[in-house]
Amino acid sequence: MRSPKPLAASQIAAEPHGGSQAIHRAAGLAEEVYEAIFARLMALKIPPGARITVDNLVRELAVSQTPIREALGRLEGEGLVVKTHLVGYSAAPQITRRRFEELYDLRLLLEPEMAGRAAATMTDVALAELTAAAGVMSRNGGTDERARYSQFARQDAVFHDQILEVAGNELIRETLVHQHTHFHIFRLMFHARVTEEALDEHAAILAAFAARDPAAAEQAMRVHVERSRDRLLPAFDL
Amino acid sequence: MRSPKPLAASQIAAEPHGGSQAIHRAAGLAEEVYEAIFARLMALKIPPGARITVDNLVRELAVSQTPIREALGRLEGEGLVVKTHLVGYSAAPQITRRRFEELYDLRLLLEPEMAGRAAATMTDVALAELTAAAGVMSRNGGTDERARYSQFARQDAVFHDQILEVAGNELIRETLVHQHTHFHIFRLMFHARVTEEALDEHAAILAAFAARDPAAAEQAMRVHVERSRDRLLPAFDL
DNA sequence: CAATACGATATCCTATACGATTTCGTGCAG
DNA sequence: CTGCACGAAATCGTATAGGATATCGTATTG
Repeated sequence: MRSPKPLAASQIAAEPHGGSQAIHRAAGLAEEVYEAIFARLMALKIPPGARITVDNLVRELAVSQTPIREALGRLEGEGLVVKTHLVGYSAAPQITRRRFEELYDLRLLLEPEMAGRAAATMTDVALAELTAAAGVMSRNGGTDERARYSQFARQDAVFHDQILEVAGNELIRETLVHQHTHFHIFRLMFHARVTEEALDEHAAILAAFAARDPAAAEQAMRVHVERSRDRLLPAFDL
Repeated sequence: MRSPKPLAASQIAAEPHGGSQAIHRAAGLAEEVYEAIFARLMALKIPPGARITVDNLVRELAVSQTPIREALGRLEGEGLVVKTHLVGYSAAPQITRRRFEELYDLRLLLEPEMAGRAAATMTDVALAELTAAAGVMSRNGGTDERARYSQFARQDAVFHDQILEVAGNELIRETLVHQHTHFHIFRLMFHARVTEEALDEHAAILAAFAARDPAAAEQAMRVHVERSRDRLLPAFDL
């Protein structure tokens, strides 16, 4: 968990260049390899549980084994890949239902409280940025379902992350961002449908911020997280 | 010359449970390198911010560069070491005061709630184990200060971890354990004095568990964490 | 037909060599 | 005496080779 983490959920649509190079030695080769693998995981190009061979990555990325191993080790430390001795690396398995519930339990313990604090310390400029982020979400009616969801996933992550930033606790913010990367993969697997409800709930949170009402913000966030959980829970019954 | 020289048992300096040579083939060399470096960090044999050269590790552990790089990458993913391009690895810097306060903020949001849940679901056997762990802490009056603190640090970690285990949320448990590794290094740096207060506070938590009183357990844990914070805060004024 | 044994392939794991870059010590000039 | 420049040492980054092990397909036998 590194400090300058600029919310990495932005690599979702990274698919265009299908080439096998374009990796230049700008700031460390291992860094780029890491991001390349990370993007593949986030985009489900490597589905959960799938094997990850270093030879394939050597061919695809046109770099030697060493930086690839280093990047894989780092991903292992973050829990996104697992390694079994004499077998190799593979993407982390799909999240279990129990884990899912534990994650929402954690979110419910932290995010409403953080939303309440954010409401107390909200500045006008921060509120404007937050409203802008939420606004982008609502005005994309014509695009197709796939792109629409991708758009929502990014903006939803930004929305929650900005609230945590205003709340002021970087450690909690990093913790939730880290968990979000795991969660994102799960959500993508089931093509969770984005309903208008989520947008309405975001609007309710914004209203509480605008009123500088910590209690209302806390309650609105709690309702939002709980409903988000309930919207996704049926995915486990498939 | 393919003799896999066993890692020197130097990493078990603080661990009295040295179980001789272990299963090399089962776990992999990188695993052992990881644990060796981890132990060095926990024991402050590598102080915060110090450089970590792979050549030194090659000589000390008698293994090649590759498994060392892999282990360092994993440690980087966990945030215990940092890497700067074309400079190398170094131990993570000392925790800042702000980070310290954020950590206790997080603990206060989670641990009292978890203690309350634990009190509700506490079994007799779990309570006995917990009491045993707390009991070990109090009966070591004759030893020297250094060993006494080392003993306390281990048992305190076990105490809190067992409570989280009873509470039932593995994700929260893992999160706090992970943060504890960072915190442990800080606490060790300042030879934080272990007062009898901490033991009394643990006893109060146990009493609430014995009475199966969630509200009392939550309150006792809150008091304990807050006082722990206040005991350590003066270290930043040095 | 099913189950097991065997062998070929793929992959991991380790070791070593070489180039690129930073860092640090030393000497010289101001 | 201090600051700067230059060069040597140290270290990282990369690449390649070879040994060890698991996996998978095929053939053989009950």
